[in-house]
Amino acid sequence: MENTNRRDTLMRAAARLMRESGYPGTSMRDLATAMDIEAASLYHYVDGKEDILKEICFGMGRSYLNAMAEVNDIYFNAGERLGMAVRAHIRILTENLDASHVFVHEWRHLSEPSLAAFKKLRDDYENHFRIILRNGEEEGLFNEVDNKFAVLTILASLNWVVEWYRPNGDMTPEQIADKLTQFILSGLRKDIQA
Amino acid sequence: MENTNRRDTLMRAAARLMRESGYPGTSMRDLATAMDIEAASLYHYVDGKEDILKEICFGMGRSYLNAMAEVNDIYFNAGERLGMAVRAHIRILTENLDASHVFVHEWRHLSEPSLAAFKKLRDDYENHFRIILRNGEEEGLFNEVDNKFAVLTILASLNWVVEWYRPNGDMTPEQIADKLTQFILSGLRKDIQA
DNA sequence: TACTTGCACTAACGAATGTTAGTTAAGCGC
DNA sequence: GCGCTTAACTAACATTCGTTAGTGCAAGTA
Repeated sequence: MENTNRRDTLMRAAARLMRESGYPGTSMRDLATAMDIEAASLYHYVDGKEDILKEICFGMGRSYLNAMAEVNDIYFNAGERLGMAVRAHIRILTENLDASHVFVHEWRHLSEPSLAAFKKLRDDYENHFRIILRNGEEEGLFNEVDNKFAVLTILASLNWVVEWYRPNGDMTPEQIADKLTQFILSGLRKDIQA
Repeated sequence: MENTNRRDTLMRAAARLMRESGYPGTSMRDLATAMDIEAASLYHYVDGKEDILKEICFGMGRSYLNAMAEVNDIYFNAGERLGMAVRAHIRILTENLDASHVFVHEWRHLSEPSLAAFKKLRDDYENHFRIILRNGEEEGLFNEVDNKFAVLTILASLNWVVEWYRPNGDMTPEQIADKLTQFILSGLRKDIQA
């Protein structure tokens, strides 16, 4: 663990800085200072500034999509699949908090054609959630809702976790995932019959 | 409406640019170009770049808080108050989409002491939602939930609307507010008895 | 020993940044 | 017509930006 790849350290430092100050607000010299080297030396590891952004955004995108593929492999009913997708999302997000923040907020600074490719990747991911909701309707588990709207709202509550989660806070990622699942499935209103 | 204040036009242009490129990614020359004047001429209207950010963030903050005060003036039960708060939030957000985006995402580029003041303002606003939820529990309308967590999740779904709402899209602000309220109160799970 | 590779350096490039100083021209009340 | 205000201008400032070119040195390999 001590012999971590220096390039990885660079990427993690970049993610942290870009999370704090945004992509345009993070200079190569800031990153160099964090790595304790000169700005020019960064180019030994990366092609340029946007190269870093691309790697973070697409790397995280792949992580989220891979996790979703695993969820789909295990064939449960839609309610369980939704819960598993939420749990996987929150796990990846909390394990890569800085990079996820960049993934959620800084991708818009990508230039074409990366920008279009990234949007497609995001759409793919959202689509998996839509499919789960549709399956849930077909199975009679979920209300018939506007799927597009519902997915946006679900992902909103998931992604917003990057704004407030702190590793040493009073909720574990698992607890967060459970509460979110409960919130998404049941809402606030009291079940009178219960 | 034709004789709009030139300073207001500047603020709207700034909000639009900062929404598109972020605060650090928006230069005074970009803004000047949008206004069709020279960069130096901007200083006739504002003290500096951060002055613009402050005005947008605190201006929107006041709008949201004022609306909440009106909601609290009219004394209904917690369920109705929550619905009204959601409706007011979505109305302000969709009427000031660019500025709301800046309010939600770019405030972190404020420097002290404005930054601390802004956080306090945000906390105040969130607190109003917490109070509504607590009232709802006391009235036996809502489940007993982790209020802090619930408010974060509710505001997540409200604020995320800045990411996807388009004025000419297929949902009106009122429809969005209604669906969000329904989602927050009832969730996805089918009520078997209904 | 000689050659190569990895990882850092110094120096500098042209462009862009936020901002200031001073100026100009038009419009308006007296 | 005179003085003041408004709204723009030109020119420039010091600094920072992303990036490139070329160099040095230590470790590993032939």
